[in-house]
Amino acid sequence: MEIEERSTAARIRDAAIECFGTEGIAGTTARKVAALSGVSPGSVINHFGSMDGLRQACDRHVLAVTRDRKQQAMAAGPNFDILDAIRAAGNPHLLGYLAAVLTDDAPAVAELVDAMVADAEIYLAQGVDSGMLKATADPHGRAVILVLWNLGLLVMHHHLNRLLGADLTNPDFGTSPEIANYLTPIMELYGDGVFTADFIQNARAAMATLAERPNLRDSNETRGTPI
Amino acid sequence: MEIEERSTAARIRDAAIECFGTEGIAGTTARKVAALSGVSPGSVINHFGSMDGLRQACDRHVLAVTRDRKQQAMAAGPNFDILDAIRAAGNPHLLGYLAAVLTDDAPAVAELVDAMVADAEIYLAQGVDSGMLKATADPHGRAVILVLWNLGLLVMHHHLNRLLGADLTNPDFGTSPEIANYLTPIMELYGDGVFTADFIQNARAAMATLAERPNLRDSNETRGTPI
DNA sequence: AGCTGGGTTGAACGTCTGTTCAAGCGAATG
DNA sequence: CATTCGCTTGAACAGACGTTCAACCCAGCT
Repeated sequence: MEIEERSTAARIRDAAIECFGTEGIAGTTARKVAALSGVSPGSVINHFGSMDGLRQACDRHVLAVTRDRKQQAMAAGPNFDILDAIRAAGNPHLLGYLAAVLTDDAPAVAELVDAMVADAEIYLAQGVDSGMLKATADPHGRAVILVLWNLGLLVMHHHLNRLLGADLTNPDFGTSPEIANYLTPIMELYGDGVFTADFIQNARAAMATLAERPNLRDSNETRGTPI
Repeated sequence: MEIEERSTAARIRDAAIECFGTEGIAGTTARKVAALSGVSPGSVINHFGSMDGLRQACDRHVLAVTRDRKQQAMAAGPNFDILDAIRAAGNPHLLGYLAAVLTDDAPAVAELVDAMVADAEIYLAQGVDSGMLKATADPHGRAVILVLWNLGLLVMHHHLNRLLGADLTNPDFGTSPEIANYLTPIMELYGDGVFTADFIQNARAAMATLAERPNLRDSNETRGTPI
């Protein structure tokens, strides 16, 4: 289903994206979306069949917009901000919507995340080639972790904002002064890591031991995931 | 309000934690909790006043359990797994509940996250002292990012499981073989970072320039947050 | 044995939900 | 001007929800 921009359906869809983002998925009702887009509740259902259909249309739209912007960004050279394409799309509510839907496992959301990871793998490989990034033993695993770390921060923007005073859902975040609170520790972690070389060596030895002698798994030295 | 363990109220509360985790916050109804705990819907409300009261009781319980376990873990020495205390509490549904509530900004959840960050700051400082961790210019910022990165992965465990085959909500995750898929890239990132020394130097120079000449903020070399 | 009182129940109430549908509207067409 | 047709409406529906409350049960006290 293709939605003509500037049509009533597009207005309803955009209002739904805003509503899903601000009121949450469950807090969004047909009547709220209707009021926000200036139509009747019946019209909302008439255009999208059901509230679930509306939700899926929103997912598809975010996916399409992201793909669209991503192509432009790709042509302009590697970009390391996975959210930049969405931020650049113009609609200030897309990030809020994404933060709201990223937690449940709707198919279109999974597709979007998978696409982000696939793109990140490409960008990261390019970064390695150009000497910007270190090489890795597990390019896929690294891409997954890096993408999910960043999407995770977006999902918990409430906590990030409270603790660091940085609001990722703010459309002007990229040019706000608060970005330093967020960027400084991240750049440090991305640049140097946290663990010292000594500790890493010990931990790798412990993991090798664990691999060949699994019965040691409950020993104190290997318990727990780091941090 | 203190809930005596093994009481009916405790059974209802535990059923609610399970239900909130599996069905989501909005998908949890008084009747479902009643059925799961083997009481009547009226009794659920009678014990907790309202569904919101039940939700708050769950939050308080998770906070109390975490604090309890954390003290024991603290006495046993520094522990770098922020979820370990919860995992060790025995209730296999606590992590699922946490993953469900971490996105909305309920006061008790904020308190729990703040406590985790405060603990992390202590552990990280101890790690620096013992030579396990590198020093940082911003201990608070680093603690926030590290905690939120990990909680973010928990929140998006669906995606992590699909992409890496590692389920953080599995109580036996710490001893499962799939933990390597998750631990390998994370250990690499924590150990070495991603950026090369060259790139970091350039980026720091760019940030310094940006600090003293803010009108350059939209220049291409400084656009976007990394990754 | 008789009484008391907290715990428990299940039916009932009002509200809000998604969804349906007959009626109405206005622009385009003949 | 008359007709048609697609979009829009708002009233109406059934279902699910949180919550209330009179009745009931039963352990523990007098």
